[in-house]
Amino acid sequence: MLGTLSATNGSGPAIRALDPWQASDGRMRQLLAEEERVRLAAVATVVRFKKGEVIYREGDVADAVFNIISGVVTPFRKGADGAEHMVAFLLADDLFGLAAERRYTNSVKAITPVVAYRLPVAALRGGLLQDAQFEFHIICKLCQELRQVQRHAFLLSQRRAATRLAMFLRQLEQLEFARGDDTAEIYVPMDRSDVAEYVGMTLPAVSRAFAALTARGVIAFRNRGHVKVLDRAAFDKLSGDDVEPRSRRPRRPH
Amino acid sequence: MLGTLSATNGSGPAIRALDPWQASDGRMRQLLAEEERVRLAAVATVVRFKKGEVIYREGDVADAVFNIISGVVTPFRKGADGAEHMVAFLLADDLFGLAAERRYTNSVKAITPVVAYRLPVAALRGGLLQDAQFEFHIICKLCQELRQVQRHAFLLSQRRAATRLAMFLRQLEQLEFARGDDTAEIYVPMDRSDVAEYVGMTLPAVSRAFAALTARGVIAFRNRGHVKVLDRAAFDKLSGDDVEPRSRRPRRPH
DNA sequence: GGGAAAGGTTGATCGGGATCAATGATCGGC
DNA sequence: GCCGATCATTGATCCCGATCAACCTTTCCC
Repeated sequence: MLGTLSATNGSGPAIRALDPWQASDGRMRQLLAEEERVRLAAVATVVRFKKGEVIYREGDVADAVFNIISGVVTPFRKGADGAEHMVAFLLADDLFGLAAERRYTNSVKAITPVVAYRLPVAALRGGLLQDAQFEFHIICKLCQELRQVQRHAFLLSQRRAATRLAMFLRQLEQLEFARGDDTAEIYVPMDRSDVAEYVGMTLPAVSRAFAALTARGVIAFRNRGHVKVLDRAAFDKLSGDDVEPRSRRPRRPH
Repeated sequence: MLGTLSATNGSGPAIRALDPWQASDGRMRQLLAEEERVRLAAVATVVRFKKGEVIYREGDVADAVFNIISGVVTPFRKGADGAEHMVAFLLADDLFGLAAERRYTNSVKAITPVVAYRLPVAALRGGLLQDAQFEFHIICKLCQELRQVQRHAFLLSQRRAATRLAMFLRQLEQLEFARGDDTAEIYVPMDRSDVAEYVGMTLPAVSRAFAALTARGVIAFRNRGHVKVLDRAAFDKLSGDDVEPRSRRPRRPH
C-alpha cells in the first residue's frame, strides 16, 4: 500500500506532470531524463522530516527548493485570527519552496514522515538553470501547480459544506488516477483537521458533512483514510463535474 | 490616468514579475530583454476584445497564450449551482492561457476593453522555447501567478466578510505598488458583482461589508472605483498584515 | 432630455456552519 | 492490556451572510 506516497523508481530528483500543450491519457509522466536526474542528484542532498515537523517558515531566507521522494507535505499560512490555512497537499515528485524576493512565501510542514531532495538555489542558478530542456520541465510543473491551486480556490468559493468535501475527494481521486495509483477507493492520507484547514471549514463541520454524505449513500468510509464513492451520479453532481444549466431550486414562498 | 491599465513602454510582448530568488524593492521589473521582445513580436498578433467579451472557454483547444497590453481580464469557472467564480484579475504585462492536455482550464473574459498579444503555441514550441533565458523569465512569471492564486485561496478561506474585502483591497494596493502606480488611493477597476464573484460572496454582502468598513472609518470611497484607507492600523489588522510592505515581523525575545 | 437598462444599496427573513462543549473512538508506548 | 494523548463524532446555541425583494443611482442611447 501507500503507493501514493512512494516516488518514481530510479535515481535522483523526479518531477511528474502533464505537458500543458500535449494531449495524453491523463497520466502524469516523469519529465526529467535520466541524465538530468543525475546532474540534479549531484547538487542535491537527501533530507528527512518527522510527521508534524515544520520544514521552513514563511519569511525565512529561501536558499533551497525541495523535491519530495515520499510522504505528504503541506504549505500553510496563519490567518489574522491565528488559524492556519493549508494551501495545498504535495506528494512524491512534487516541488516546493516557492519564494518571492528571496523569502519563502509560506510555511511548510510534513504531515507524514517525509523524505525529500534539497536543492540549493545557488547550485541551480549556477549553470543548471541554463538548460532549456530542464527549464521547460519546470514550466510544465508550475503550470500544473497553478491549476491545482486554482482548483483549490474554486473549491473554497463553494458555499455548501457537502460540495466542498465532494470536490476535495474528487481532487484526491483525480490525483491518484493521474499518478497511476488506481484503486476503487480514495485514499485520504491526512487527518480530519488537516482536511478542515484545507477546505476552509471547522473540524466539526467536516465531520458532519462527511456524515451527511454517508447517510445519503453517496460515499462510504471503510476506515479513517479510505473512502469509496457509492453513488457516482450524486457525487459528480455535487462536485460539479462540469454541470451546466440545471434546474433552479424550488422556490419557497414566505 | 489609468496607469494601472497601460503596458510597459516599448515594443512587443512584455512580462513583469519579481525574481523569486533576488531581493529587491518590491517593484516588478520588465523581464524580457529588447531582443526577446522583438523575437516574440515576430510571431505575435495584436487582438482586441470588447468589455464583457469572452476570449475563450474552458475546454477549448489551447493553441495560443496571451500577453495583455492593456485592460483587465479575468479567468472564471462555472460552479455546480451555475454561479461563476473569478479565479484572478489579470492586468497589463500578465500572461493568460493556462492549459492542460491541450485544453484551456478556465474560461476567460474581458471586464474592460482589452488589447493583447496572441502568441500561437506552435510558434513558441518551434525554437523560442529553447531559449533558456526566456524560459527562466516565464518561470519567474509563473511563480508570481502561483503566489497570487495562493493569496486568493487564502482570502477565500477567511470567514468574515470584512476580512475578505480588506484582503482584497490590500492585494489591489500591493499590486499597484509593485507596478509602480503609486497613489494614495486604491483603484478598483472592476464592478461590485465582479468583486463579489472574486471574493466568493454575494453582491449585497459585498455592498454591506464595504458600507460597514466605511461606517467604521476604516476606508472611504471617493466614487465607485476609488477607495482610500483611512485607518491603516485597523485595515492591516483586518487584512492580517502578514506580508511585507515595510516592517518585517517583530523579533522575539529569547 | 427622457427613458430604459445596468449597476448598486438597503431591508427582512432564514438557514447553514461556527462555536463551545462533552462524549466516544484510535493509536502509541511501556 | 492499560493508560494517556490524539483524533473524531455528536449536541445545542447563535451569528453571519445567503436569499428574496424593493428601491435608488448612474450610464448610455435614442
